[in-house]
Amino acid sequence: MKKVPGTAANTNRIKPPPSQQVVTLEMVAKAAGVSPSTVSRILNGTAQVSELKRQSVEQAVAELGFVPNPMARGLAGGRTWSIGVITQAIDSPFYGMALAAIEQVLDQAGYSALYVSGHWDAKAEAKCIDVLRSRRVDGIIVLNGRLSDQALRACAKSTPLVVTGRSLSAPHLYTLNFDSFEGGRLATQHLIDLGHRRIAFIAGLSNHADANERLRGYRHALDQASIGFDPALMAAGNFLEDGGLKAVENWLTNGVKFTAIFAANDQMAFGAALGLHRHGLRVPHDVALMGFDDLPMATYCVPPLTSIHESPSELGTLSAQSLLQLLGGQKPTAQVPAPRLVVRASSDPAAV
Amino acid sequence: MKKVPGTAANTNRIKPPPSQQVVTLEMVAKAAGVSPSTVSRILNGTAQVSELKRQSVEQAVAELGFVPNPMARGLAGGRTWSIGVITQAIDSPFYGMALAAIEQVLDQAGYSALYVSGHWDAKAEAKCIDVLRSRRVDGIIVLNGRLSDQALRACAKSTPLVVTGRSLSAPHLYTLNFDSFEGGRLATQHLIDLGHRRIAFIAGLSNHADANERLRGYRHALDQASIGFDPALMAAGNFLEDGGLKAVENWLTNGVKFTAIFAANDQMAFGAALGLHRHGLRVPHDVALMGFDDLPMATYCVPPLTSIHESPSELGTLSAQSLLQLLGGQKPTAQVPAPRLVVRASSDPAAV
DNA sequence: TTGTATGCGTTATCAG
DNA sequence: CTGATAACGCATACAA
Repeated sequence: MKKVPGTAANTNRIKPPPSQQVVTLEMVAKAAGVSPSTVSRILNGTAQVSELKRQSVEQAVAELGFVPNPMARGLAGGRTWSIGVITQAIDSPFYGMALAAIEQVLDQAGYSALYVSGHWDAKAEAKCIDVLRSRRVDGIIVLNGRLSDQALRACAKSTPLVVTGRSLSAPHLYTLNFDSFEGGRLATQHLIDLGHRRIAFIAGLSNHADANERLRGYRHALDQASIGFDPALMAAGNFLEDGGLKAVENWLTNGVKFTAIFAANDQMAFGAALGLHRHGLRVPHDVALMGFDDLPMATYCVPPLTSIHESPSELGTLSAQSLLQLLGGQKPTAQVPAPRLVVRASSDPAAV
Repeated sequence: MKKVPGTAANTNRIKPPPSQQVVTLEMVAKAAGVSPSTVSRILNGTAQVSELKRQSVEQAVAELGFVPNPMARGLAGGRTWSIGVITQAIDSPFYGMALAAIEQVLDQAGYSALYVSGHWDAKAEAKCIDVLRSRRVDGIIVLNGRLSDQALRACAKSTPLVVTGRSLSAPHLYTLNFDSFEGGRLATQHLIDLGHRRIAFIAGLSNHADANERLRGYRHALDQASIGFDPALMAAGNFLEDGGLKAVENWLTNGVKFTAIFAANDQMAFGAALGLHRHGLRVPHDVALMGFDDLPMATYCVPPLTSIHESPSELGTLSAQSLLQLLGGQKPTAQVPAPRLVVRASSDPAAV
């Protein structure tokens, strides 16, 4: 049996739950002695209304405890007042913070957020977009997705879009790009400044734009310091703890030598730390370690992790605000703050 | 100016974005040569329909790419196909996993989830419920909330409710309670079995039911082992890393002696580990450490953390399924699995 | 400035 | 089994 999106044919239910609808706009209108349209206008600020009527309406609204029905609003107004948010993993600490911030901004503007997870998979992500559009969301925020630029442009034609983690421009589309290249460069430079020459790199997902930028930053810094790039010092990662662990395990069992590790995100750095620990190597005395993202946990792990600060909550706030502007017909101008190095004990015993 | 929930009077927008509505049910009906009602019936499985018509309708749906409009469905059917989920912090690793699981179950049943955060505050949580009800959600899942039993019962009268982290029964209400008492007991017993007698305890938020149960389990285990409860060995915590850190700092600067620490959740245990580290104490050689929750990070921190396994994703799955049953007029019967001790290096150097 | 009438896309209640 | 028809609650041209 085929399944139409948004339909649940074989959900077994006995009878619909009792409607909780109580007060309608019409009832408010009657109570306030005005027409429904006037109430609507007042509630939406659609037109000028005499102060007298406004007051009686507001009073009626308060007394009756009127709450507009979003379904009806959506049907009539052609707007659902909901925003789709595509994240790769809602349970990732990094995205969780961004989502919290997004929720906050949207809620304040009267929108609610619909979160869906792409699981780092372009195909799944495309399906997410379908789901969101079937829900008729008014706009979509894509947090570091993997869809092609082309797919995003196409999507923006029918739904305003804010995308993080890349730069491109198109109508109804705004991108918010963190400078991962500079972040990668900063991180590597920091290790070089500390005197390291054999700096291993645990990369992120290879078809992820941010991951490649971080790698580019790493290589650029090496170049600038006239340190040759050694492919043996680079490992493929997956942005998760186990990826970092495996990379280190591999290097150590193969006798690869290094004095520092730069992981393309904190989660992999945590895994790397465990790998080093298992082999009796101490951070930072035997190997300096640094991550990328500056998750809250970076402050609390042992030893605390040096990282590149990237504020997911700020990213979330900015993307939500930008989408709101897009929805309002304005042109967003927000920019993501520049990367910032946060030195902690994992790279420098003298640091906090 | 007063603000009606669900209304955004002063959002400055220029003009509504172009509606993306394309294919309506009516168009499908025409294309298939049947009435709209028949199409609706087929899509919802509301009644028996001749196989012939079914096929032509399904074909028309596929060809036209019809997707039902949830707003219209909601208005007409009195159901929004959305479920509210109240969590304390969407950016918490523990809840993130639960949310991911909930999303998965609900999505499969054609529902979408609306997440809102209560921030560990009963008042904020009450507001969350208001927001969700203003959105006319068909049901609500409350993950370890702080509202009173009474408030929950009242809420359940108008909206089916699934609540985790407590036990009570009422119509349209189902609770899913993890046995925190047994978890606390298991944890403490484990440390006692290891030979510890001076076991410090970092408590959770004091007005949080789970936290108190964990404490009760701790005290019970001590009692059973005839170890007196020493108030000096107990610290108030906040379920966050810094709470654990502060507790340890306090004890150590005050010269309190202990050989093991049991933190009421993993996040506080992480903070505690850092505190011990700062004072040159090694885990587990100088102090054994255990947490509660078994977050993914417990596997990867240094040293890996012994914990009580509680599966947030399973909790999420079960609560979503239970709510679906409630919505279907059935009586949920799901039970949360029993607590399980996971021994790692933080309490036992011989462990993985 | 304000009220009236119509329509948004479905589901549900009727007859047939 | 199937097709009209009436809601659902609100926003918006249009008229006043």
